[in-house]
Amino acid sequence: MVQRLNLEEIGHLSGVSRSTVSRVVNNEPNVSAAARSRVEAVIAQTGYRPHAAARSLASNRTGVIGLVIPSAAHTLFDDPYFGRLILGVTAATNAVDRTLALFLFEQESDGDAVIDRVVNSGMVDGVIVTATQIGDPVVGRLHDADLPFVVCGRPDDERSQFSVDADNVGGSRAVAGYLADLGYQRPGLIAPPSTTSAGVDRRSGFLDGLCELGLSAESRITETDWSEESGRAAMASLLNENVDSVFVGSDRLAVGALRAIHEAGLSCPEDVAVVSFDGLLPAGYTSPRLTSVCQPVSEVGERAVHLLQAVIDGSATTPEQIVLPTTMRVGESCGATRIDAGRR
Amino acid sequence: MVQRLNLEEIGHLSGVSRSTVSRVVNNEPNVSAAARSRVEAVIAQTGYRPHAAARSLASNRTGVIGLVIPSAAHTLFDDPYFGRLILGVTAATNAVDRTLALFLFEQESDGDAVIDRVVNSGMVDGVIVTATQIGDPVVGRLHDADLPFVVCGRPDDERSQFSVDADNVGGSRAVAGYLADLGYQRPGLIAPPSTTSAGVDRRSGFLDGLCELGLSAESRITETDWSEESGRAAMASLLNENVDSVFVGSDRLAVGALRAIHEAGLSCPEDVAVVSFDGLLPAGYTSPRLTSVCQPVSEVGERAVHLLQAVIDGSATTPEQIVLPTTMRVGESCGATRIDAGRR
DNA sequence: TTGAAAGCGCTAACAA
DNA sequence: TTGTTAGCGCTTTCAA
Repeated sequence: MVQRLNLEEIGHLSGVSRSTVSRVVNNEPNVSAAARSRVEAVIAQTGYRPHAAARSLASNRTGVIGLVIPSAAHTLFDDPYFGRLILGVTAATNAVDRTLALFLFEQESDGDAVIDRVVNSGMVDGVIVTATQIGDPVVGRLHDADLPFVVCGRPDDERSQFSVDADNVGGSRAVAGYLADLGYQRPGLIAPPSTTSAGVDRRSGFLDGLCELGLSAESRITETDWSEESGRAAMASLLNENVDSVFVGSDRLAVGALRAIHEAGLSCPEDVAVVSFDGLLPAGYTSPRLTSVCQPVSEVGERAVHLLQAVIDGSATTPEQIVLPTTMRVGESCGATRIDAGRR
Repeated sequence: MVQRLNLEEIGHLSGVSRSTVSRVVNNEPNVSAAARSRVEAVIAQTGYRPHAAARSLASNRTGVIGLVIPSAAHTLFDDPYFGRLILGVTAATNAVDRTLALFLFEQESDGDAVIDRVVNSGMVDGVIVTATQIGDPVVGRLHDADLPFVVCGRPDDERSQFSVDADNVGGSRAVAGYLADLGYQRPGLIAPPSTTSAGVDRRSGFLDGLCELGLSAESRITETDWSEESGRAAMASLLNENVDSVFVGSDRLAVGALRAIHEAGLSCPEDVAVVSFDGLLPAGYTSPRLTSVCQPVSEVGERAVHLLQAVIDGSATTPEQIVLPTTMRVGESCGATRIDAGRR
């Protein structure tokens, strides 16, 4: 290894004390321009970098942000959601020169050990946790540990938790209006699990929207898990209910739903219109292309990092819920040739 | 926060010195059974955890393993490969109670800053780097930094680098034999980028295999990037060359290739047989289901962690290339009803 | 088998 | 504006 230098030695090389070098490194004021530039020159020459462990031992800050994804590892990369989230989070951590520690686990038991490591070793300054399950015990443990954290999703307790989420309710409500405008009379709903806040919000947003318009989905509601196969099965059963349109609560579910329509010898949108939630599939991935409520997943990740950073350095003190707007992207699956696709 | 205790205090509570507690925590011998059990009891009661930063400052080990994925962030989660790799790596790091730091970047410029952080801050004990591009400068920088690292993929320099990879050559050679056995005469090849070791190996394995059998792909070779759209375009052009079968160098490319066959009004496998490489798509994802060379991606990740750990603690000293066998999984896309699908 | 003590590289008072 | 100094919590000699 190239010889590690330390503050003392940099100080020596630039004719100042260790403290002054520390001040320069940390961009503190109260350093003369002359000293600063000499030190900076030496640092540039030597490629000096502060030792992370020493720094965090002394300052009690690590520069590391944790991303905790519980109980989702298996489904993790079948659904594009988590990948995008990670992308957003890494973009933001890179931008602020922080390091990302990734904590994934499937088993509840693994989770305990991992959370132990996260919480009690002082390894991270704070964590972002994806709360897929309502009432996830992991969130509770973070809360008890008094470690700064931000929830991605709708928080269980709005009075005590910081969070960033897409507007699942609003985006789904918009779908109701949209289908109504297109003249559909027998809308159906394929709803993601009501054990998740996204599932609950997408369902309630859509149903409330229908209700406000004097419509309803009545018996045309099926709840599923997140898999494509579930989407297929759900659509197959809805077809028996004579739906003319269906709001499908996620892209993956919609891929399955389209398949079911196909397999029934029907076609989309002629026989059944489909609108999905997510908007994460590559264009042209399905045929017909999906009309979707697009959620800004990587932006959720970025905002979560910034919010967490604010919590860590104390500039955010009162719990805050950030809800990011969704966009409607119109494909052919809904039976509209064209419509204003602006932000809702 | 629940009051952080330190070694001294644990020692006090159990009536021994800080040193003895340290020995217990680190599972060192030379501690009397009595002392050990008293200390362990106190630790269990208090939920004591060593402070990570202090520990690494003193011992020069961090317990953190880095996973570096360069220049791939944009494509990252469109291709299931990286997700699976991350899954394997996290499973293994969890199992050995290590923490994973994830370094993703797109821009070469970002990369420099990130690698700087990885290399010079003493934040990680070692890193796993996915070497997609042959001659990636990131690998060079790791090498120069004298930081323990393991390459996922075929290393540029076998004499100096540890690596774990799937048997791209062997798996692809097997495809040649397989197609020949099924009686195909005009095989084509859709080859991933020859700027990547996987691209090079899959191409050469397949072509060598054909050659050994007295066959060739002649002008029926198209090189692509990794996108579905490229696969579609490549297949469209190969159809003009009157191929009767095509080895497609990745699942995603194959999805595009199947679409091209469809769009040309032809069918698979009747008009053109397809065999792909990867085997990462969910069953039933394509129709017909793909016959694929399956690579054990998450196992690659796990092995990489174990190998890296060996490098870090000095038990692995001479560079070692681990090549994991692939498996052939037979679907309908190759025109075989059934064949022995055992390990090659 | 145990304890005392030095020191890892840094930050953060405090004094100058 | 600068330097001095005292730790941060741990590991690791060394001596007992």
